[in-house]
Amino acid sequence: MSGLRAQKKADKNRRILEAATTLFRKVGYDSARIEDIAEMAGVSVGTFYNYFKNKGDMLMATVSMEVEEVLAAGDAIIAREHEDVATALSELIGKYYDHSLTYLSKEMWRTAMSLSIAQPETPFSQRYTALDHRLSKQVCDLIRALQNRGVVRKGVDCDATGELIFNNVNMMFIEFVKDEEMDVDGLKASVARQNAPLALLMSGDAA
Amino acid sequence: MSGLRAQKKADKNRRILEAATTLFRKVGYDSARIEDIAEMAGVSVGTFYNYFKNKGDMLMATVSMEVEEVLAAGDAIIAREHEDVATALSELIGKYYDHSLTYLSKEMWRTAMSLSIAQPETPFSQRYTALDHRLSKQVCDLIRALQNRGVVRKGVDCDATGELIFNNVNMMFIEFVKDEEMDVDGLKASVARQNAPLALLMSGDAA
DNA sequence: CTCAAAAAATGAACGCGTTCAATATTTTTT
DNA sequence: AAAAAATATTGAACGCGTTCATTTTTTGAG
Repeated sequence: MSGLRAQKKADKNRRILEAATTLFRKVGYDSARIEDIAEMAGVSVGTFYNYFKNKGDMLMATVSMEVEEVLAAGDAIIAREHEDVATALSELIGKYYDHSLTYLSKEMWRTAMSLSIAQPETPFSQRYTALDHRLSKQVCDLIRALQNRGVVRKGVDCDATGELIFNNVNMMFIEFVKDEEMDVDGLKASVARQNAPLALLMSGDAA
Repeated sequence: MSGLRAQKKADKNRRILEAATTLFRKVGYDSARIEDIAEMAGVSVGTFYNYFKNKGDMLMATVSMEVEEVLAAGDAIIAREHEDVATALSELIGKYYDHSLTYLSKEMWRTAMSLSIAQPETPFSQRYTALDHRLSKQVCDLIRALQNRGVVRKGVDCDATGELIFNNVNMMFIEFVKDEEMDVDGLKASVARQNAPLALLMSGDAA
């Protein structure tokens, strides 16, 4: 008979999460006040804090969902064959960028990144950083796969180049979310240009 | 006789700035309350806001000083001759990193970066971004200089590779300031490893 | 020197995220 | 079913950055 409590708990959790995401979408993260979220969910402010450690933690659920999905899509891309390095990179990176605004707005990304830098010791930041590392590793994996298939020259340090490329991808994404004018296509074009020389130089034989 | 007002103004400006940097160093940025800064400077809270737009703006003076100095040092490095690409990059990047904690603590850097991402439309963020771009351009300039001297292979897109390398430098610096354990030497070693393959591939002839 | 206008200083008040002691509800024990 | 223990809810209060109406100081004209 302890069902009642668990039932109510799950229900409130869902209602709060729903209210928060709705409000974040409608008025943006900063303007969505805890008081408003609590009211929309039909609970008090105090109760909100029983369910979530703080406002920022509400973002992590969303960020996490976003990145998990893109990681899965990335694995599928790595499994396929690729003509050349530049194309393979564009495909993987393009998937990252295309997917990025599915659940999160630029403002929400900015908030998440900002929090993760400002308070590195928090669980929020640590989870965010872990997701970043998995993405970085995925780029390394792609390059290693290309090397095994002879698309990338032997002797090239896959992890070193993978990290280099991913850090550029990530930094450019920061520029992207900082600039409301910039669109995904412009972002992809810039990164492709930045990758081009390295992609060419690390290609096996040809060129 | 309007000297008195200007005199007092300059004096207060200096006193507030001094108090702020002293407190930032002593207790950290977050724990340094405006009230404390004002009190230490011998003015009221309201007066603080007459002299500085907000707390974050106090950081920009420091960040700016930091980056201006490192840019000047960077120009001197570019002017010199270099054996090979990897060494030249290590020297410039090493200078960036070595200098980075002269005026700012890791916590202050985190705050500055965090602010610049969270509120891109503010003057603070825009000034920060402009400094970043000048650093990026300097790395491009180094590579172009190396190309003109025959150290870098002809045909390599200097701006593309420069941006790629700088964005990695910058992203790794974020990792560095997020991790209180990490030291400058470890940071330099990681970046050198990440740069190595590209540096080798873009080298003229030899290898 | 006087006084009105301009400039600067002030601190109480506000907004919002977060905390916590008091209260209410559910579960367990008897 | 009543009492005790465990758990959850609540909203007033707090901290701190920021604002703004009011007061004080400085200035230059008469």
